Amino acid sequence: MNILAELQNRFRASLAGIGDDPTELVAMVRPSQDPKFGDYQANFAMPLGKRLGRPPRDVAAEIVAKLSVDDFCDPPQVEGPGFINLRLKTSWLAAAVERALASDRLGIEPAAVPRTYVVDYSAPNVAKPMHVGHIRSTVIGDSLKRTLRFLGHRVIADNHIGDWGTQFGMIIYGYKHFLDRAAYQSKAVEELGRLYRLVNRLVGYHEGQETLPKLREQLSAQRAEVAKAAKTPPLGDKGADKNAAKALRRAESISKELASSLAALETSLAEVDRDPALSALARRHPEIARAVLAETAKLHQGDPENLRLWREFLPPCLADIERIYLRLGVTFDYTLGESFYHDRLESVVDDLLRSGIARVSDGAACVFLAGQTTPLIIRKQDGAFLYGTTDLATIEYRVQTWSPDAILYVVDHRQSLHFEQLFAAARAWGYKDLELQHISFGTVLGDDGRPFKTRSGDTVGLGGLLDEAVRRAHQVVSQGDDAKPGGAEISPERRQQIAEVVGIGALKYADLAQNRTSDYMFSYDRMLAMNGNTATYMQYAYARVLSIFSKGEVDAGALRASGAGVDLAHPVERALALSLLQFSEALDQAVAEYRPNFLTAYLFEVANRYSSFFEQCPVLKAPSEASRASRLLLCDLTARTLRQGLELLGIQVVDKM
RNA sequence: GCGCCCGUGGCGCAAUUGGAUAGCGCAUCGGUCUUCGGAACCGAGGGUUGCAGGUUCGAAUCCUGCCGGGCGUACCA
Repeated sequence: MNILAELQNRFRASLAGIGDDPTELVAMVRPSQDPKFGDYQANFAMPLGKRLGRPPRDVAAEIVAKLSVDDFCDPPQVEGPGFINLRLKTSWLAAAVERALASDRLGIEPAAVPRTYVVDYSAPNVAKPMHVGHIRSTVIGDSLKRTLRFLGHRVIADNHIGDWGTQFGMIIYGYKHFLDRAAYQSKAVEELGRLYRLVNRLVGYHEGQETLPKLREQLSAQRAEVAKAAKTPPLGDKGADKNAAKALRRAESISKELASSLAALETSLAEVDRDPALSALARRHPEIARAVLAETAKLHQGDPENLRLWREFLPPCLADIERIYLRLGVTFDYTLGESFYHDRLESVVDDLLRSGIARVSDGAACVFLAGQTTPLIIRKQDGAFLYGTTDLATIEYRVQTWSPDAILYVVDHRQSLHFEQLFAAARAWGYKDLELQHISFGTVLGDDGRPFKTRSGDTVGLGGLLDEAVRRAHQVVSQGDDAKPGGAEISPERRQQIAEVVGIGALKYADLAQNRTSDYMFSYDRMLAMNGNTATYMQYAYARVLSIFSKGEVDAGALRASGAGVDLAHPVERALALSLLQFSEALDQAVAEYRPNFLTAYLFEVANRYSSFFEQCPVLKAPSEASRASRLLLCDLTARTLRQGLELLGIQVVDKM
């Protein structure tokens, strides 16, 4: 059951006739922050008293008098300005633990009104290897999928891969001009990746050549402005001088920015110039940017040769990505990429134009939206469609196919403007009852606070990232095992398996534990720390619980069936029990805001309270047979809660580590 | 220029969306080992929540203005 929800129901009844909107008031019932205020508290008496023009404590007393909770709470206390503090009866808590133990869902009821969700996450570009930027979308989306599904909702996990864009034009162009056939035959994906990078680089080189003089011009103009501003003597007027100083600072910072991007461009151009082979290629392919677009356009128009190549490239690329998912334990129900929607795009544009939602401006079909300075463009001047077009077609398809109540897009925050526009356009198009959510998240940063890159400045491949996490986890596991008092007890093969679980778990947990909206500073050392809020600590706590059962030769199932009861005599037993019973609340919270870090915070609390309990309450050597059984039952529920919670994060446990 | 997001002990992050004395982990210092896994537990120090106003019983949270940072900004995705 959900204790908080039950309390809110009781308060709702006692508020009848007093407030005008009990829902709003009832939302002010919540777990207490400090145990001395009880287990839960209601905070609505103060605003309500204000509204009614009565002393809040009187209002609180009146509501308490009408409140019926004596079946599971001690008498409520009114304290301070009008807080209503509630403390659960310990005997009731014990009985609730027994009920949770008997349930294969740990006492968590499925949602009363199941909804249908489409969760759109991961979405890599098929033509490029997955990199560090894909972690967050993949891991957060997968966790949301698991959690919503556990709560009884219908969830469609759809990987909207990029399999139809300019990247394929690049690969096709590369294939036609630069292919190393032997390499392609032995390692197709690697060779395609090389071709992509090569073509991308050549395109960038020529574009850079074009922008270089412009950039230089801009920089010198900006520097002149700075010099002029710096020379202007103060006027003596305080306000004017302040503004002048501000303008100077701004000009300087723009100038600095221009200088650094110019330097970066010059470096990358010089790299090509210094490499004779590369610069020869660049000279031989001056029109490469246009040619790449032409290859893409031919593909989209159904050119047999390009279509054949696309069909040839796709399977090995997908297989490569699939290997990563397999390792991460991430699955999808559908993988409907951009190409899937290709033949629907034209009718989307026609429909929007016909209904007047879109109009042609500067030759492009645009949806102009209230309060937006830029339109959502759905067809370019040259007739090509954009990802906004595909996204609209995708919404249409998803609604037709699954009639979802909500679509969640787990995509980084830089695309927030795009989604704002997309959602507004979709609503204008008629999708008004559909919940459209951009589940945005911040950038993965390195130790230096800059976007996470390798030392040489390349993006970090996801495969290599996983290898490194597992390698480090292996060290941690081996050291721990070697240091055991009775000597090492885990075989080399098993160590490797455990390292995989610990390494991948650490990687996922570190990401999920953070509020997704902020940037995330990546650190192997932090995420594999043995204590603190990490997967490793949680997995360790789990393994410790299990070791009690094996040491005591206790079978958890038999114990549950034995009819033994739970008794919460010690304060830490009670605290642990309360936490265990709040699993349902943590899940509701995580889902309400699509934020897995509420779940990690909850699991960390459980693990901490278990550790305190473990320290202070001997289990196998408990003072009595009844106490031993009761404590074992608490251990059992702790282990199952940790395992279930971690599973909803997509993290596995091991029984020894 | 405009728009969105952010600023919390030395570092990395929380804070149930306006609730009681702002929490946690690293790091620092000090305790607890003949006891179920010490990869643990208990405790201490460390804060004017970027700055200045305002709103009210109450503000890290809401409003205004500054300061500092990130991202985005018509035909890439």
